[in-house]
Amino acid sequence: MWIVRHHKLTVFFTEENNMLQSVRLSLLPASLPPSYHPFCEIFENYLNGKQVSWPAYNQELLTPFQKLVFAAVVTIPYGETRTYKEVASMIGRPKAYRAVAQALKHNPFPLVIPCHRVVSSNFPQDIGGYTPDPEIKKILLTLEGVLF
DNA sequence: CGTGGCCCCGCTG
DNA sequence: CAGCGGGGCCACG
Repeated sequence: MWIVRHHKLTVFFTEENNMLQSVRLSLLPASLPPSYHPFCEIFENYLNGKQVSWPAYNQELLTPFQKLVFAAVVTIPYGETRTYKEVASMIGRPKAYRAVAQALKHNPFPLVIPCHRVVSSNFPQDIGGYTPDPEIKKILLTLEGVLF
């Protein structure tokens, strides 16, 4: 388990075979000291407001539907948002927006798969859901320069 | 504003 | 196989 600290967020990730295995975000500071791994610098750069190229991530545990959804979500440009409905249309299933939300809820690679860029149809009044905390979603969108 | 169909996936019995 | 619960959406009042 590797840890990257930011002034507002802490990122935890695991790596194996030069691939991300999991990513987790927390609003709370880590109780463990920061650690060093080549991927840490990528997360640090992102948290400092830079656009980065993410490492590969392990897709083995993803369902076919999740793979479809995530493949669409990774194409959303930095600093832009799409609605759940728009993502559903991107994968050719315009009525599956609720299922899209379910898939994103279980995103094992937040930041890398930028589910924070997927928002409610009446954004910015309603930002849409996010785990573990919608506040993290706001922090990430602000970091990317999205205006509310 | 709130409410109720509607739709689709994945989990559960 | 049926039922149900979501990080939603839209029409309606």
